[in-house]
Amino acid sequence: MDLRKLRYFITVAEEGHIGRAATALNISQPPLTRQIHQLEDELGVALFNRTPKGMEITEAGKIFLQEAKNIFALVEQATERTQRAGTGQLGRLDVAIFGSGILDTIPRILLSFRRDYPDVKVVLHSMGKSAQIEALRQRRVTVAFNRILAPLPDITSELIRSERIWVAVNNTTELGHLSEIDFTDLKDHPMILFPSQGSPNFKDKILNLCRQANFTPAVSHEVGDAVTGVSLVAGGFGVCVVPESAAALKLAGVTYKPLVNLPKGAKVDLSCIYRSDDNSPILQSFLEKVRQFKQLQEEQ
Amino acid sequence: MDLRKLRYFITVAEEGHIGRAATALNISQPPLTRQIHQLEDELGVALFNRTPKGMEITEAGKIFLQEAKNIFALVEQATERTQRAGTGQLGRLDVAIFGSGILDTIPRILLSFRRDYPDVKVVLHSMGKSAQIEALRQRRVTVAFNRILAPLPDITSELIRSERIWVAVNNTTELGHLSEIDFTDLKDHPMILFPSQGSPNFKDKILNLCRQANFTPAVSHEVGDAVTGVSLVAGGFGVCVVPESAAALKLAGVTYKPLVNLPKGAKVDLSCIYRSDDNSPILQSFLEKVRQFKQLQEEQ
DNA sequence: CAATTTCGATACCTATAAAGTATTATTTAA
DNA sequence: TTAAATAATACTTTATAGGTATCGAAATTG
Repeated sequence: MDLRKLRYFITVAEEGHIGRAATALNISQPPLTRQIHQLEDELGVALFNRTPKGMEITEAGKIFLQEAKNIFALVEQATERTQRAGTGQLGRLDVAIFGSGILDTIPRILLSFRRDYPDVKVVLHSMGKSAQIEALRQRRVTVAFNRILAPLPDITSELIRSERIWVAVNNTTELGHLSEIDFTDLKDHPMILFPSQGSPNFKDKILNLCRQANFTPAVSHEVGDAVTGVSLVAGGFGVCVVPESAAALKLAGVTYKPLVNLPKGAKVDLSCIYRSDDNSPILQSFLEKVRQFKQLQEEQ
Repeated sequence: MDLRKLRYFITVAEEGHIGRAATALNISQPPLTRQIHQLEDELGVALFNRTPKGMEITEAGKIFLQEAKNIFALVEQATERTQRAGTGQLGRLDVAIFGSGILDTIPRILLSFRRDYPDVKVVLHSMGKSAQIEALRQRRVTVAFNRILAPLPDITSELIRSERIWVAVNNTTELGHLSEIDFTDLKDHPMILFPSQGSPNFKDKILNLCRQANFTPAVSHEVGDAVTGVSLVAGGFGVCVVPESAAALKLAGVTYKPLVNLPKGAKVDLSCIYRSDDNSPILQSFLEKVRQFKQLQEEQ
């Protein structure tokens, strides 16, 4: 079987005439006769009845004509889809997520990506930082989002946004009435830190800032993620230092306040990471969207 | 594009290695390298990344792999379906029907055909005798059923069954109590004849039999078909001479009686007709079933 | 760190098969 | 009976797939 034979067959079937079909195909008549015979031999079925008027298609030929057209449609589709996949418009993107980024930034990036690349299937995987690295290396995911990163040779990291640090406080405490809070005042309040796992992490960053501000926080709890931390604030277990974007998480009894008197340059980064040697078109398309998003953030 | 290239591509993708793929395909490595390059050029997309370990498929390659496998599945299906169509197991059979045959014989033949050839789509068309001939010639139908036929050069007729002639009578008349009826006795009863159209037809046949039996029937109505004729019998409008198989049509107040004293050899044939030059496999399969049915009838 | 191995790519030649030219056999229409 | 039109066949040319030998680059190994 051969696509050439199929194409020839379709033309002969539609012309009902070897000679006219040969003209339409820009070849001479004898090779066309031969190709059709070969096709019939291969299938073991007569596709045409030869008459002095031309080629009259048989019942089996009618069936094969349908099928042949289907095959060509599929070949066309294969070409087209592959080309779209080659420019990152079609395929699948596995994204690893973790931390408070999912509260605000990541959904906005994903939304903008899906609007421009609707045929890319985006699959989200929640996992910790070290699991992200492993998943990237094993190619189970293509891109991951995280906050505090140690540099690695085979993984490239790209900064998405650098956020100010806020604090979540319970409305019923004295802090609930202030419009902004002095960082050093936090030393008098039980503090909830997160995440407990992975290093270096956001918890370590906060502890470092406290050290720089010359106080030791009264750590009441260490929890796995921002959502749990803020929930504890709602329950009155203390204050919780969070990235600004975590303020998107609304809980009854909790308000978020800006911090002042932080050691200068105290910001928390959200980055996306990917394999340095990965130049797959979907990743490139995605990174382009990420950079667009970053640009937009900086303009504000 | 070429099915050979697709086959080669699938093997390389699955082996992840040009050399091993070449071995698996029973060709040497260089032509395989070339074919893959040609495929990539044709698509304008890189399907593999070349590494010192072998061929690593790209995202676009993954899409193309799926599509290529689909194409092969379809090619296989095309072959298989065409071969089945070549032996009359797949396709479409357009059947023209008319007359009382549809009451008993034709449904039984169609049922037996559909049991053995479930993938042949049988389409029924009701039409008169001359329309059947035209439809056969124009190839709108492949086979037709009818009763009384003038021989035609391009149409072959095959006898299916030769039936005795019965008469439908109303139970409330004096004839309703007899177990059999003398043909000549019918001269005293209003007679309903059918069909009114087409010649020669069943009506002409009955009139001829009357002439042979030396009487002229009192024709009360001429109707289009057996169903209408027997309905009139139920309404008390007279008697109606019918082929034996019409007795399958049960109507309240009507019973069917055998006729005696008919001119000898007075039978009515049901035949199927088809184009003499049609040797399509589905028709052959169908005729085979028809002959099987005839055999069965004769054995009884 | 050099030697060796293991990849895919390239250059060049051979063999296969597709396409072209000329002609034939057959059937229908004039 | 001839003429025209059809698909089929015989033979030649051309295109292309396949084979052998070799190369260049990268990774592994002693």
